[in-house]
Amino acid sequence: MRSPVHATAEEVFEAVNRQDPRASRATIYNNLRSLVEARLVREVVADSRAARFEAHIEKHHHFICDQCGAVEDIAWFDVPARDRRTLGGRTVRDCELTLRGLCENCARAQK
Amino acid sequence: MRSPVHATAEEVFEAVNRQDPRASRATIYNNLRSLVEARLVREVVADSRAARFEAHIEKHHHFICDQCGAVEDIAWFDVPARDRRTLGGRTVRDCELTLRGLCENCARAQK
DNA sequence: ACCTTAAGTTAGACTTAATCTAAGTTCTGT
DNA sequence: ACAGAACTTAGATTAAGTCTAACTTAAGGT
Repeated sequence: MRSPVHATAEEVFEAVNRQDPRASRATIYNNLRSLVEARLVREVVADSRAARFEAHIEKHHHFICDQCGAVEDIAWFDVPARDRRTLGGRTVRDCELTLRGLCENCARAQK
Repeated sequence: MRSPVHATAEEVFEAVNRQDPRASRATIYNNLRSLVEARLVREVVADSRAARFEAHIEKHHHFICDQCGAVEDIAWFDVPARDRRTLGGRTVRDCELTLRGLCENCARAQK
């Protein structure tokens, strides 16, 4: 549950089938959805191509590398509640910070 | 530039073709990419199915409705720089807050 | 003006992520 | 052991985005 893995559905599919090559994509997607509903897994919206999932459900933020797409966890820190006032009739369930830029590897390679 | 529109590429394609029905998808995608590179348009990663684009480049945050998928702008407020210390060798380009929950309409409908 | 090259655009094929479907399998309660 | 519910499967389908090769337009040089 603390693992910093952010796997795509396809990666989960491959990992499951490596052990028992009979799982269908539908099962992977169904179970990922159930796990998300049960709050045992969170969906991370990191890019607009593929969904990513993490079992790490403790509160934290994310850093996403522009170049290699890596998703990294950033230790949780509270974001001020100031915005709550400007939210009108909305019901806020989650408030997450997403940092974007270059990860350590890509930043180094750029120099 | 201040319009709160968050259009998918497909919506841009349709809007362009409504006026002159000869534009190809490739052109829409090429030009959206150029506009993003030129910082005249920003890509909003709101869900993991389709990319959304906005011409509103002034700093602001986003609220995304879990139910209807609507993307709404939230007035900018600074997020504390505290995290900067925990970022190791990363280069941070952007730091955006994403609020999720129910928009005014969906929250009302739920009651 | 005319030619050449570069840049941009087109239609449609292709790729990839995700969902849907209909048939088959497993589980549960009696 | 049986009926019905719940789950899973393979593969078709859909949707977003990318790629390609031919075509069009723009720009520069002579």
